Amino acid sequence: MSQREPSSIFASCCLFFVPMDGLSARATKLMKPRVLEMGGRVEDQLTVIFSGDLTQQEEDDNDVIDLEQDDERVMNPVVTHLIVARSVNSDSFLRYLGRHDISEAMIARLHVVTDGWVTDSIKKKQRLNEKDHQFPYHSVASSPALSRQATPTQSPPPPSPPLTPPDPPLPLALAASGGATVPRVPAVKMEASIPEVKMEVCSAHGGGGEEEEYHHTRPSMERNRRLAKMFKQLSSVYKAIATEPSQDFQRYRHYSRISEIVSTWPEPIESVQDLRPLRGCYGAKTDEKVNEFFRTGSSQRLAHLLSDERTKAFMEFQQIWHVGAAESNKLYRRGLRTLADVKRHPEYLSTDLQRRCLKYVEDFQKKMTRAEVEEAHQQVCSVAERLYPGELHIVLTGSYRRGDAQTKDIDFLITRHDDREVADEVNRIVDSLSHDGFMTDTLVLSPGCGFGAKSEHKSVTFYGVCRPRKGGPLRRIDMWMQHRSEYAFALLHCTGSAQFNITMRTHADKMGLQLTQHKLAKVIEATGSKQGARRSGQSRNLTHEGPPIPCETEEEIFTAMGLRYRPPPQRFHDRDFGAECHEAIAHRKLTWYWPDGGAVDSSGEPLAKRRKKDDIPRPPIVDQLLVRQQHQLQLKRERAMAAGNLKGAMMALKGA
DNA sequence: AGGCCAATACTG
DNA sequence: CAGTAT
DNA sequence: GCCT
Repeated sequence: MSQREPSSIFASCCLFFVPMDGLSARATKLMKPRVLEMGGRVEDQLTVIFSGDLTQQEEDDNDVIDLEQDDERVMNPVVTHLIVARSVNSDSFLRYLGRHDISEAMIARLHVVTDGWVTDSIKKKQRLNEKDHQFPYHSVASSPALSRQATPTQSPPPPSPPLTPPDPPLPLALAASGGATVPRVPAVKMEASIPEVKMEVCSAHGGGGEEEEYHHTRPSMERNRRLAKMFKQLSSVYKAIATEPSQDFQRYRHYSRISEIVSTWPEPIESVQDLRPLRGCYGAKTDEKVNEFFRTGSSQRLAHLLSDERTKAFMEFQQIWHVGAAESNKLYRRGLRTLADVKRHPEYLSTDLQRRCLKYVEDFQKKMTRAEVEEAHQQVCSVAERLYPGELHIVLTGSYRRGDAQTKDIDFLITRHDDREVADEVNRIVDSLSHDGFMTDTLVLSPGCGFGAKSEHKSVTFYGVCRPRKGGPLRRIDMWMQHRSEYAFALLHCTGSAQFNITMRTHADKMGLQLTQHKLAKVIEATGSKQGARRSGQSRNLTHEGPPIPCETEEEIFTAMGLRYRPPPQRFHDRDFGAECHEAIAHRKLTWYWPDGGAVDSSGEPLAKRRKKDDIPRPPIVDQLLVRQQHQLQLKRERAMAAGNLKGAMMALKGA
């Protein structure tokens, strides 16, 4: 501990001065310079805010701003010492922690010492033992452990009914069933009535027994979640700052994938050993990060990025819809740094669309419940029914269909029940909804609407803004309309997740196929490299052999690609998916699956049917069908319990 | 050291 | 065409 | 970022 060299007595120490009783002023003036010259570091942020995007960094009055959002303060991971003024009493210190959403568990790994430790160390020119200068703050549960069992989430969750409404049937099937044309969504109000208990971090010290839920302690699903979150943050940051196909872009893709894998890992990750078999997306750097996470709960790299001025600015700018990395760069070079700066100087934005979206920033940040999505669906359906009685098939897609408890936008897929071409249905529906006050803005609307028919596919894209609930926030709403023959491909496409789509299409590529939101076809030759294509923003020029492979259902698409079907809640890039793709390719190489000659025989009979005959037995995978929902319900139960909210727990149990 | 990069649609 | 979006 |  004792160091001779005065310039290094605070080496590897990073101090945070708790701003109470005037300590911060004293510290800045007197101690900070000395600490710095003695090899230490001083940090002025104890927590880092991150919520997928930065909300305003310092915001005391966060009344409306995303109360129950995913938004989270994580400990600034570089801090090693909390310095508290001697005069502070332990109660007010605890209240200080409370105000900043910090549980005692979160600072358990830190030295919490009085300012005397700093001044004396400086005076004596050696780093004194922290033990002798501890700031006594412990409240009730300072003897941790005992309060709860070591295995918190092991109770086998009872089987639960799907959160998702049943998969949308084929349009024609519906039409055949007679009068009831526009499908009514079953009134699944269940999850709407479960109060969204806030942040487990808070409930940890609100409730009774204490879970010292830190990262190096013991594995749990909660720890998985936090690890996934770390990777998600890394991916968001790299995405925000990657202005071109580059290293950063690859990092973004990597972290995006690994985060999805971790977030859907079906059991607590015990150690890095669990992840290491993940060949292809788990290398030395990731290993290092996971280790660091187990040690410290975060990543210095991430903390550094999050506190970097340029990164912070980019993340803020990109809360504006249609502002990406390039535009952020422009704004930054003109000296703007915050969202407020942009609002003061909207003229610095390059398009009116972006300026128009300034007013949506706050609302678009907010998530909504499934109930609200369902209400929006009802409204759209009733208008559609009035305009086109019995003609349209309208389903909810996106993360709603994947079963997420909360979503950030509302996605629809619309098809006709018959084979007629897509016309101006969407326009008329949007007009009518606007008239009703439901639809409030159009951000993007494809021009063709079938008439212009400039693309070979007859489809319509609409991105807009709506207000499903009177007085509620404005929401992003997307509607796609496609021809019935493309229904399955469109449904697959707009159900996502994005990472899942990418993996599917990459797999298709490896199988000599091309998968899009319109079709699946066998590729004969490709001109131009993918890299070249990407750089110039074009897609490759692919030549297809024969007609596209006809698929009427999503199942058939999976089958045609040699994959097992995955219902929407499983549409993420998880650890098994890569392996399964691999397996499919291996089978193709054995030639049983992909007999040369192509995907479709001359009669045009779908491959899917043909293959049924010579089906080869394949090893079953563990059925993870409902893992995701169960995980979510489990979390809810835990939070409800922790908050002592018996009713909420009952509801969650009932739902399960 | 250098390749990898989903596929597509709209804006300005 | 570059940029952003899905 | 990972892989060859």
